[in-house]
Amino acid sequence: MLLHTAMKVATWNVNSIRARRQHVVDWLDAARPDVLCLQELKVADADFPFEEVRECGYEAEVFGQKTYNGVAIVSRHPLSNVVRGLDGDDDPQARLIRGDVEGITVLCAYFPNGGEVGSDKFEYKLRWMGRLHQMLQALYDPKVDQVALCGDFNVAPRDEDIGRPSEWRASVLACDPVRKALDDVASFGLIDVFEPFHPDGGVFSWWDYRGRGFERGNGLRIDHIYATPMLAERAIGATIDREERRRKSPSDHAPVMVEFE
DNA sequence: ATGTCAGGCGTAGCCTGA
Repeated sequence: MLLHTAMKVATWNVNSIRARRQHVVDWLDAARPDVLCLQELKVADADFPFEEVRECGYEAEVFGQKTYNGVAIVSRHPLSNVVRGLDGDDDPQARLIRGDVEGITVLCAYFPNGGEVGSDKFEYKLRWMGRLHQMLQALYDPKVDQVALCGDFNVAPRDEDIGRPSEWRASVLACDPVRKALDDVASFGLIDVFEPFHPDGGVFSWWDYRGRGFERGNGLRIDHIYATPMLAERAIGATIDREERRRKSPSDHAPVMVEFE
């Protein structure tokens, strides 16, 4: 598979597409990504704003769920081989959708949050990440395939990805078992595409609504674009649009975007 | 422990999840 043209790939947890429909439309018009992965739609497929997205020049493939979860891939180019869910999965939670676009396999993932360390939700998070790793190994060859894993990973890989590490280091977003689980997923053959462009950190994608996290600089980088080596080598820039977090009624997450040449 | 959001239920305000 060959990548023929420059591509902007973005990911954004919108925390309800109903509440953020205009934000998404405005951002698509302004940022013009080739592909946008969305998480936490919180709507069934039928309630996704297909028409508004089409008017921006995009098509959408949706794996929705009422109230919780829900993911979509929005693209300016045709999507093919679209698959919903983890392979062999009877999990009712809509957390993964994948498809091929312009020679890249894009996986849009909403990793479980994990609740509290040690809880059932935490164990589910670790198991889910293990199943994702198994699926990647079963389906792709990182030496050959150009795969981009994009989404809300609910993991801050390094202390540099946390505004106030002492407040978060023991949490489900940054504790050792979760970082190890992310290392395991990446060991399939995926590279954090964003990190080399911002090696010193201090660049965040999520700020808790509680406690005025954004105003206090208490953010975390938990939304990511990881890629297989051949694709990662083509990256020429990576940004987080924190202005989106400043808007009226924002999502608690800002869009993350990588440009590939 | 929790100063904020969003959705569900159901039509006020509490509950869950993040």
